[in-house]
Amino acid sequence: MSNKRVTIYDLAREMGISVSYISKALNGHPAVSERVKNAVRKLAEERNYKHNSQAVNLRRGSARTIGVIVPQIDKSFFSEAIAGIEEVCSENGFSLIICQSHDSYEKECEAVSTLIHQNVDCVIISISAGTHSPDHLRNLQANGIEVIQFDRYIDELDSFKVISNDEEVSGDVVKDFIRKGYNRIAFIGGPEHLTIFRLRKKGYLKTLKEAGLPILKRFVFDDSLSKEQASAIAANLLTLENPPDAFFTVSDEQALGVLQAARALGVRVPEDLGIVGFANESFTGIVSPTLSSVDQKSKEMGKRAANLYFESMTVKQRGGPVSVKKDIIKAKIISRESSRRDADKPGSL
Amino acid sequence: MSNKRVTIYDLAREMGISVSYISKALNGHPAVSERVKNAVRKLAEERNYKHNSQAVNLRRGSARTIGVIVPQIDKSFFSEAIAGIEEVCSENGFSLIICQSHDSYEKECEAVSTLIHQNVDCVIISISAGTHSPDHLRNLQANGIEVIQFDRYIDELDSFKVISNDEEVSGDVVKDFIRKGYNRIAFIGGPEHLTIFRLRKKGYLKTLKEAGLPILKRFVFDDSLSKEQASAIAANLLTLENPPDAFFTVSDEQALGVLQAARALGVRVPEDLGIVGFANESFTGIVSPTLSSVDQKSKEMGKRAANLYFESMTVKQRGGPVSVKKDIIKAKIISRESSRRDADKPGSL
DNA sequence: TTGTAGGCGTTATCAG
DNA sequence: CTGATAACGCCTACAA
Repeated sequence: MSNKRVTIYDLAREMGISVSYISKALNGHPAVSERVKNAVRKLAEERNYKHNSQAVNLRRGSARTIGVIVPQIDKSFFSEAIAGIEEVCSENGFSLIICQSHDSYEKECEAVSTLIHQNVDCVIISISAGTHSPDHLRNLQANGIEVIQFDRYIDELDSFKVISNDEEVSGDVVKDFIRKGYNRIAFIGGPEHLTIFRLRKKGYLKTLKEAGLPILKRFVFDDSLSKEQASAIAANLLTLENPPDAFFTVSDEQALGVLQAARALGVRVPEDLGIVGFANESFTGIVSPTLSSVDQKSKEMGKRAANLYFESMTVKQRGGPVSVKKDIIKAKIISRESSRRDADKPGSL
Repeated sequence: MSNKRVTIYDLAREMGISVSYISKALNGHPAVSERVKNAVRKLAEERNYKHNSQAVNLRRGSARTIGVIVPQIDKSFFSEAIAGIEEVCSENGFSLIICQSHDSYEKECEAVSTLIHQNVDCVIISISAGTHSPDHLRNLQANGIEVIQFDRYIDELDSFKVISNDEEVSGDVVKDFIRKGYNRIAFIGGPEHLTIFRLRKKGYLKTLKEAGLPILKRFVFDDSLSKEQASAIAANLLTLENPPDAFFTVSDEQALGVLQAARALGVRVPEDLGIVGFANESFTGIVSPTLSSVDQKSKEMGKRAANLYFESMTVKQRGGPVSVKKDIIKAKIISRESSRRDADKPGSL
């Protein structure tokens, strides 16, 4: 039953040649004749030989593996990013270890530990909402592991970063609202210690100011990432005497929360209330009304992040200097029903 | 910069004691005095020592790891199941390697190969739609790796199985439809080579028959798992002279496809058309109308699957016989708006 | 209580 | 072409 694993020793014994020769044959070493190679491969196949990655990696000193840490894998933004990373990795013969932080700092640290133990060569991470300090990431770097941040990042950490033009596109959202006649625009943000949420808020505030619209403090909320929080905030604001006529949220979950609150109160979307979220999650296209959102090109972000690693490897091997930098991927507003007021044409901006 | 990894040799050299003693201290071996243990641990912490899992696993002959293969991680059914597996694994000090088959047989085989190479102790799998034969899974078993199937399984493979009472609950769905006055019930199924889809269809057919309702061949479709296929089928049937008044689908994606087709044709749901899907995906609760679905208790399925492994390990260690068996978890209809016709009370069945 | 030696499976190096 | 040997980092008999 529980057959012992077949090793190259077994093959060597059976063929009456040495282990090292078997190894070379299996790896296509040029110093081995085709005849022997074929014979060895045939036997390996027959005996169902599988190399032991543990041993290979130990020997090589690298696992040829990239670790990925994201808050949740069941959000399409992240699963698409992972798909992008996976694609580039497999092209380069690397594997992936996927970890979830569930937006908890402790879980994120655990994941970091696991990945160090697993001897990964690189960690691609989107920071959890509960993470305030980058020390655990410095720990990775101290172990010679390349760190690449995407989307949610900590600016002060010296690492590659793949991000959206958050401030700019947030401004675009506000401008789009204004153009459509919305002018009492509320904002529901995320934790301020993460740069992207600061930038999205900055873009919102700046654009309101430039447009000469008043900034109402009671319309601006931070650190309310959950659907429930957003829903509560919306329910609250919508029952004010002078309620907002639009919500810009930094995530689609929040946008959904706002939509549900509006529904519950009988507020019509988009006629009485415009809503735009962030990330272009797959559910935004199937709720009714469909939700407008900022598409961050998640898959491309993932691909870019992984490529950054392989490119920097090549440069390093050549001894060239690696300039740490931010890679900005332009996001784009996907205009759907929830912000389609007035003469706005169907389709995107 | 790229500091070499710290090993127990480094610690040993620095403290002037032997490697094996360091190892014992780090692992809390009883033969080491508390004083030494503390000193070693302190230094390990200071020097940022991290054990190398590759080496440990190679030595131990097991990676203490479970591999998981599912079609897609961004479906809540699977991500919840994974959450359940993760929970049980971490309780037992095991790690997880997650692979996606994207419903392709080739990708599934690749994943199997990777997991063998990684020396996993067990593979928990939900079979891809493209998989017709269990030979690759036999390969796992031949390498001494326990195989546990859940949800989508191949019956002929001798392994643990954690599954729903598919036939029974499918019958319940049909009965529920009938009770509410729907009696021209169409069925959109999956590939017949996967047992669960056969069983769901069987439950549907059997119950129709028992209820004395005619079985209309043009209302029954196999192997149409995608949203698009389901949508096309629904659009087709709904424009017949005598269209169906209900759809039972074996997935929620299909149910969504039907809903969208109905919307496009102006068919009212649930008044003119009832819809019930399968898996209780998270989006079923946020579309309008909300979609009724069969809740398979995905997280519990995951936990049960993982527990099965650890329990069988314990039994095997005691030398006891392991009786291979199916573990059935009762699914439950979650009745939402899409099937709420007549005097049906809100809430579940 | 402490240390020595061997081996987990693989591959690179060097010698025939 | 072919093979012996050391080493990757760690742990465990066994010895002292």
